[in-house]
Amino acid sequence: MSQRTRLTPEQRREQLLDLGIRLFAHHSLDEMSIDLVAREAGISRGLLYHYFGDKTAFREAVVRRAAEALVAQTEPPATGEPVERLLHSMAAYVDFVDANYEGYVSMVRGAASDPVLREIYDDAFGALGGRIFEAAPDFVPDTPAARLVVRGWLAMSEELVLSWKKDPAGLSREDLLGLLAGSLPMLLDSLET
Amino acid sequence: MSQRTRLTPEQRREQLLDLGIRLFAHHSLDEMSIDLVAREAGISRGLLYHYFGDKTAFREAVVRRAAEALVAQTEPPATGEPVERLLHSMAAYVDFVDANYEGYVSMVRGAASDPVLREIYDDAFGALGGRIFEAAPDFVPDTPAARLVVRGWLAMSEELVLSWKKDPAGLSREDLLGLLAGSLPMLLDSLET
DNA sequence: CCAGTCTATTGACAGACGTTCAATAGGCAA
DNA sequence: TTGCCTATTGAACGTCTGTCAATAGACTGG
Repeated sequence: MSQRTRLTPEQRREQLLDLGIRLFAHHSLDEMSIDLVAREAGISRGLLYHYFGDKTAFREAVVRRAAEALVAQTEPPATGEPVERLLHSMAAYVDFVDANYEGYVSMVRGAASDPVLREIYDDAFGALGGRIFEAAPDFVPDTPAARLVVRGWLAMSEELVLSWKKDPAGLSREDLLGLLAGSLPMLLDSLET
Repeated sequence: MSQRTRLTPEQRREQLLDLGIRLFAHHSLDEMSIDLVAREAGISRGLLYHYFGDKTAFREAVVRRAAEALVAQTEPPATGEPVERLLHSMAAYVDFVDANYEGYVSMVRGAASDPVLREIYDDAFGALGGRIFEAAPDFVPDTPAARLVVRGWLAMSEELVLSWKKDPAGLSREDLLGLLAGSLPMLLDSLET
């Protein structure tokens, strides 16, 4: 049972992080105990501590990797109309959640409990929101109030996509995208009055 | 140290639930261990198990009580214009979060992790959303799509209020309320097109 | 082919927390 | 005061996190 396999630190780290991401699909963060991960990876508990320090650090590394994947995959195209680029980015977001539903839910749920995970999650969404201001500096004034509204809009978008995934409520993917992309300008407009 | 005080089951239950609510203000759900609650209440761990079965059941009881308080305090007035009543209810919500900020955050964060807590939280927000349809049956058609939008709007409202509480971003309480109450009709309108 | 060295990896151990249950003691009735 | 009912306790067990000295793969120079 204890057939030792010796890998380079890089390989081992990769293996464990990949495993963590995969376990996200079927286990919540709380269920992802050191015991489970070690057993699943075929290594001793001690090795996980050797590489990541403690349980929360391992979680952080896994969540950070998932968050980076989200940000990377929702990168809007470099050219095009602002509205068009926003629509593209939102479509990528919807597809990301659609493809990684269970894992995404685990990330969101887990991020809520731990402050450090929360920060990683916030940074990721901050990056998503920040693009809005970079992409359309003429239309969207970069004020604290606008930042606040974008934050709220992102929270709504997440809730809508997750709820839509569970029950589409008669809305097509395009309906949903139109709703998401259309609501942001409306919200920002209502701020000016 | 172990001066036993014998209470009636009702008194003891009340005491422990009240304590749980109070501990919410300074401890996350994870930090609220059986040990901590028992120590704080001046009782043995066993007694908590006697009354609530296990840790999750105690959490559920505390969160349920907090959720009930939220629903009760945001009850809209029975009479008045629909928009007026919505505004009243939202004002009560903002004030509730404002007054119980730490506890509210603990509830939201905790609800994310545990499925049962999630359900309690969802039911509470379902009740909040349900009022929208009861209050204005003429304006708001009760369709699955509209329910979905209200859900998203509630998520945005929560995020906006919590973020606003941390940093008002130059918005007054009235600005915020206007933004919240104004955005719902806009969102529902954009659904019809 | 063979030491010798480096370090990836392990297993045993301590502490914290959740949970169970038989024993204990507070208060009411007779 | 006596005796019963039951609210309450504390010890005991299992699981999980975290620590650390001991172990064993794999590469090096001879």
